Amino acid sequence: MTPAAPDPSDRRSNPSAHSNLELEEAMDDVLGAVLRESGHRLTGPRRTVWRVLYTAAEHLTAEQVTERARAADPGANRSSVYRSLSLFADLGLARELNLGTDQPARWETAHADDQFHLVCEECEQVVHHAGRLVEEVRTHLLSGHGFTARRVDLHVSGRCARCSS
Amino acid sequence: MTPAAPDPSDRRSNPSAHSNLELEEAMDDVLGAVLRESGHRLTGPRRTVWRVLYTAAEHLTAEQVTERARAADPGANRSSVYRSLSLFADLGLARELNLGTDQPARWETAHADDQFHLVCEECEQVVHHAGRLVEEVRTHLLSGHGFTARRVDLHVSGRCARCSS
DNA sequence: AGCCTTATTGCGAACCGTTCGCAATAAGGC
DNA sequence: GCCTTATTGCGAACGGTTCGCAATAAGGCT
Repeated sequence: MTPAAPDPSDRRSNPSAHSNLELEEAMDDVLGAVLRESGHRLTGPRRTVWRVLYTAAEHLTAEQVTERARAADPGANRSSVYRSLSLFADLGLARELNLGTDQPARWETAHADDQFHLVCEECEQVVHHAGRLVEEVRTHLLSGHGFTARRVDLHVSGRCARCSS
Repeated sequence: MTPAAPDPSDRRSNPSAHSNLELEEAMDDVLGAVLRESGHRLTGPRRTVWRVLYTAAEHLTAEQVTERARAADPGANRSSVYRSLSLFADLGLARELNLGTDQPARWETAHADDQFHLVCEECEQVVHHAGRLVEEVRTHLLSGHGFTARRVDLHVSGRCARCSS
C-alpha cells in the first residue's frame, strides 16, 4: 500500500542550485512515478496541484491551492483540486491537517510523522517542529498496549516566541 | 479566565454510590456555579446538555448530544445544543475534538490535557490514554523554544489491541 | 501517427455540519 | 410579582467539501 513518499526535508534549502526547468521535471518525475505505479494517470490538473503543494512554504487550504493553481492554469477547477489532494493523500504524497472545526483543512506534502505542528494563535502561523516524541508514542503504545499507531497527530496551539514578548 | 473545571477522572467509577437525584444535583451545582460566576444564566437547555455530556461514556457529536437531550426534553433544539456546547468550551467545562474533516466534531467534558486520544480505525472507538507526555511537550517547547502551549492535542489513529488480532 | 477505452475533468447542484437573525420566552435581580 | 435582558427556538443562510454526469484527454495498442 501507501508507496514511499520522497523525503522533502531539504528540497527548499538551496533553490538556486537548480533551474526552474529541472525542478519542474523533478517534481513531475516523483508524481508520475507514484501515479503510474498505482495505476493512475499523470494529468495536467494533478501536475499543477502537485507543483503548488510542493513549492508552498506553508500549509495551504484547498481554496489557496486552487488560487495558486489558477496562476499557472486559469481554468483550474476547485473540484479537481479537491480530488487531486485527496488522491495524493491516499497515495501517501500529501497529508491533510485538521486544526479546528472553525477553519478549513490544510494540506502539506507528506513528511515523516515525527514532527508536530505548532500553531500560534496570535500570528496564525503554523510551523513544524521536529522531535523523537512521536516515535516514542508509537513504540510505547505498541509495546505496552497493543495499539498499532498508523498516524500520530500532535497539534499544539499557543503563543510563539515572537508573539509572546 | 477559564474557571477550573471539575476533575471528571473517576466520577463514573461507582455509579451506584449515589442516587440519581444526588447526581443530578451535583451536576447542576457545578454547572450553576461556573455559569453564575461568569455572568451567565442557568437554563433548562444548558442543564440538559450538561447532563448528557457529563454522563456520556464516549465522545459525542453535537447530533448525538441533541438526540440524547431530546430523551429528557423532547423539545430540545439543535441550535441551543450547539450554543450550549460552545459556551461550555469557552468556560472550560467542555472540549471540542476534531478527528478529521470527514467526520463531525466530538465533545467531551473538560479534563486535564495530559491524556491523549486513541482512535481505532476498525471499531471506531475513541479512548483516552493517560501519560506524562503532553506535559513533557509543554515544558520542552517553553524552555527550548519560547512557545507557550495553551492546548495540546495528541491524536493517534490506528488499530486497537482487540481489533488487530 | 491515429484509434479506442476508460480514467479524469469541469461544471453545477447537492450535502451537511454549523452558525445566524429575529421574535418569543423565561432567568434572576429588585 | 415585575422588569430587564440573556437565552431560546425556529428557519433560513453559510461555507467547505462532495457528487452526478456529460465532455475530455491519457496512454496502451496497432
